[in-house]
Amino acid sequence: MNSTSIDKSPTFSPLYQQIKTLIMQGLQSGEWRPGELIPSEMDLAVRFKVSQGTVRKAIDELSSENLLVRRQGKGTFVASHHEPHVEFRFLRLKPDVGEATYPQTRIIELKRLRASSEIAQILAIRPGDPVVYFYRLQSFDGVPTMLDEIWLPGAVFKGLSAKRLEEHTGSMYSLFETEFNTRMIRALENVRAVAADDTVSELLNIPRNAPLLSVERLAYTYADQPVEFRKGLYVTEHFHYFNELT
Amino acid sequence: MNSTSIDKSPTFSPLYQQIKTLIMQGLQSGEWRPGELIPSEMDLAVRFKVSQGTVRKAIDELSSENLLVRRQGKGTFVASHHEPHVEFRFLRLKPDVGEATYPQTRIIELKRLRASSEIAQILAIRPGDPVVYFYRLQSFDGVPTMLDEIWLPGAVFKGLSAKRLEEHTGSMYSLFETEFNTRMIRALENVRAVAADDTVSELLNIPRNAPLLSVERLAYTYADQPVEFRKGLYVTEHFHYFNELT
DNA sequence: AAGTGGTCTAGACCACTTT
DNA sequence: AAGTGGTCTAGACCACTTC
Repeated sequence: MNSTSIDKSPTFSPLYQQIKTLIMQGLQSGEWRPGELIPSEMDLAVRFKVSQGTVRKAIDELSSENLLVRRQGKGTFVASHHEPHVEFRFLRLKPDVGEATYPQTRIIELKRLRASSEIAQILAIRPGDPVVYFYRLQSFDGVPTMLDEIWLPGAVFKGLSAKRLEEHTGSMYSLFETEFNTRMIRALENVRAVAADDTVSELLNIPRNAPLLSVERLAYTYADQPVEFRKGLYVTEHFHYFNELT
Repeated sequence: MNSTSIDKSPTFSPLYQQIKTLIMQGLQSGEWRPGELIPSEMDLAVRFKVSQGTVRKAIDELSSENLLVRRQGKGTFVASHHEPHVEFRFLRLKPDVGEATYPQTRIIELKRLRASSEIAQILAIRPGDPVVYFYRLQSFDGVPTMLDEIWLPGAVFKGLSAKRLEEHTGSMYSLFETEFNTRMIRALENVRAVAADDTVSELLNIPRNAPLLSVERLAYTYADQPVEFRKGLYVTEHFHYFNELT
C-alpha cells in the first residue's frame, strides 16, 4: 500500500472511498491478516495524507461491513471467524430449545475432481480446473441433522483432508482462515423444501419422502470471489433456520 | 420534541445517541410520518443546541437502520414501505426464473377474536385483548403458492376488512402504513420444512405430504412493539426463499 | 504517561435540488 | 440564489488499554 494512490483532484471519488479501497486491497493481499492489528487512524492519515476524520469514515464503513473490528484503546483489527461473536453468524440452524452448539462432523466422501461447466461457472473458475468436493454428515448430540455437498476451488484449498475437516472444532470458515489464508465474508442462500430420497433418508435416519430444508449457499471472499458452493439438506424436526429482516 | 431533553453532563450517553432517541420518539409519536420530510440537519442542530456534525451522526445511524432516508439537495425523509426500493425487502420468496412480482391475494377467512394466552404473549398484549385473524391464499400468475395465517393486535388494526386486503396492490405493510399509521421496521423469521396436510394440499393444489416451506414471522414496529404474527406455508417448486448472510 | 479509538465542535467547500 | 445533504479539515477533549 502506498500513499501515492490517493487522488485529490475533484474528478475522482471521495477520499474516504479511495481509502476504503486501499484498505480493502491490504486485506485482500494478506498484508493484514484476520485477527491482526491494522495501523492506527493517525498512522493511516499520515500515510495517506488526509485528516484523521477521513480515515475514520473509511474505517467506520468497513467495520459496519464486518471487515474490520474497532476496539477502543487497543486499535482496529481485521475481522476473523475465530471471534466467538462471529462463530454463529453463518450457522443459521438453531435448536428449537436451548443454545446453539457446534455439530459433530463425519466426512462420507472427499475427492478431487475437475470442474464441470456448471460448477466452474458458479465458482468463477474455468471448466476442468481442480475442485475439492466433499460430502458431509453433521449430527447434534448424535442425531444426524445436516447433510452437505460442498465444492471448493482446488487452487485455494490444496491439501485439505477429511481428517482435518473432521477434527476441526468450530466453524469451517475459521479453518479456511487459518490453513488456507482465505476469509469468507459474505454468502447468498436459496432455501426451499424438498422430499428425502432413498440415499438421504438412510443417512439421516428419517422416512423416505420426509420433508427436508434444502439450502444452497454460495460464499464469497474479498472482491466478490466465490470460495465455496454448498448444497445442504437439513432435518428441521427440532431445529429451525432463523433470519432477521431489516 | 423539545431541546430541553438534551443532557450535556458527562454522566449521560453520547449526545448523538440522545438525539437518535429523540428523533425516534418523533417517528414513534407520528410527529413525522412515513414519506414525510423531517427538519434539516441545521434546524435540528439549532433545536437541540448541538453542532450539525452531531446531528449528522445520529441521522447517519438512523438511515443505516432503515428508519430514515437521506436525499442530497432535498432533505431527510421518514422511510416508507411505499418506496419501490423497500417493496421487496420483506417478500423473500423469489421466482427461480424471472423478476419478482406481487401475488394476487384471496382472503379465505377473516375474523376478530380474543387473544389466547399464546398469541397474547407473542404479540405482547393481554390474553382476551382483541385480535384480527385472517387466513390468506396468494397466487402467482394464478398458481396458488403462499398460504398464510396472520394475527394482528386488534387495537391497532380497527376496521381492517377482507375487501381492503384483497384490493390492495403492493406490500401489505404499505397498507398498514397508510391506513393504520403503523410502520413495520423489522421482523424475525423461523424457517423449516413440513409436509402438506389434507386441508393445505387441497388449497394449494398439491399432493398430500408434499414438502412445504414453513415460515413463521414476528414483525415489529418502533420500540420493539410486535405488530404482526404470521405462519406461512409456501410451495417452493418454482420459487425459493433467498437470503444474504454478512 | 502515552497511545488508541470515541465524541464533539466550527468552519469550509462541494453536489444536488428547488425557487 | 438559497437551501439541502456530502465531504473534508483541524483541533479539542474523553474513555479505555497498556506500559
